[in-house]
Amino acid sequence: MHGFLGRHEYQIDEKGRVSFPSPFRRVVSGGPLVLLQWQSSHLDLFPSETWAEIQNNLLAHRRAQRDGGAYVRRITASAVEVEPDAHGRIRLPPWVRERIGLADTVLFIGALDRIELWNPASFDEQLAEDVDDDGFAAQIFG
Amino acid sequence: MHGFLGRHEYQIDEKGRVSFPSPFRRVVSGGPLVLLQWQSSHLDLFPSETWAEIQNNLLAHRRAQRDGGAYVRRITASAVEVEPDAHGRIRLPPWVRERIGLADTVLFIGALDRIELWNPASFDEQLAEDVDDDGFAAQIFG
DNA sequence: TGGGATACCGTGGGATAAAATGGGATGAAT
DNA sequence: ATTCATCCCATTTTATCCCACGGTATCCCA
Repeated sequence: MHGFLGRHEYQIDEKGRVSFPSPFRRVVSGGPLVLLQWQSSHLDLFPSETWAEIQNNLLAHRRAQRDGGAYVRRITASAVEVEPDAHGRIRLPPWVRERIGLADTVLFIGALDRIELWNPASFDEQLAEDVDDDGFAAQIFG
Repeated sequence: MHGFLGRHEYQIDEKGRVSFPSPFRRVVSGGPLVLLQWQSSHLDLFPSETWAEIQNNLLAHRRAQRDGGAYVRRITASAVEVEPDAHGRIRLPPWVRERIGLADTVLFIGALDRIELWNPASFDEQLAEDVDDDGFAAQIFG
């Protein structure tokens, strides 16, 4: 399987429903996803396989750090499990829309092993910023 | 297998479809390809085997760099999976044509482990520029 | 070596299926 | 009783599939 790729913008309806991008639907095919926020700019949506790994990292962190529990509960408290319905739509809870300032559209960004949810305007601002990638590009793409 | 070689120019029809060069078709034989832009001059089309390696490089980069995610999402957001249909055609999304200023033709350039997509005019301009390869040529060709 | 037949390739267009979005009805929880 | 979520059905747009045609190169046979 190739990872999640591409940029997909969809409408949020009055009930808080939004189409889950059909290319992504084919990849996850049936399993529940975990939606949470760990970066202020956007939210992350993890498929089961990725989430299993991250959950292990969280558990390891709580064991290793003196007060690792504080960070873990900060993350998990705001996490929610979502699953596409029969028409391939998911429901975004109200707090999600508030956190990243969503109005009536949301932008899905495929990021290989996860899916990011952005406010379209915020994403474009972020794209406009220069990133110093020249050293890495050659290393990554050969 | 010999890598992708040669120069192939094709028409883009009203539906955004373009024939995938038949010599390349025989090489990839059935698998999906990943189309993305990481250089401003052109796009790259990677077969599964090459993409698997690049995807690993991207994941490693995200883990290693403090904000590696920014570069990764910049790349993956502009990526799309394509697959030749029964007649060996692929569909180029509108943003692809806008990015490199494609009108009604596109130029496929075989580049060993990947395929490059160019605006024919841009490619010829790029060929006209002098490149200082004298040191490497002898080293490469013996 | 020349000529004809055949398969493949590039291109176009219509039909069919899927996706995106909207709205109502049912049932559970507060 | 009222709110909220889930289920079900409907409609428009978009993408995918399928068939069709002309040109070109290849193959085969004389």
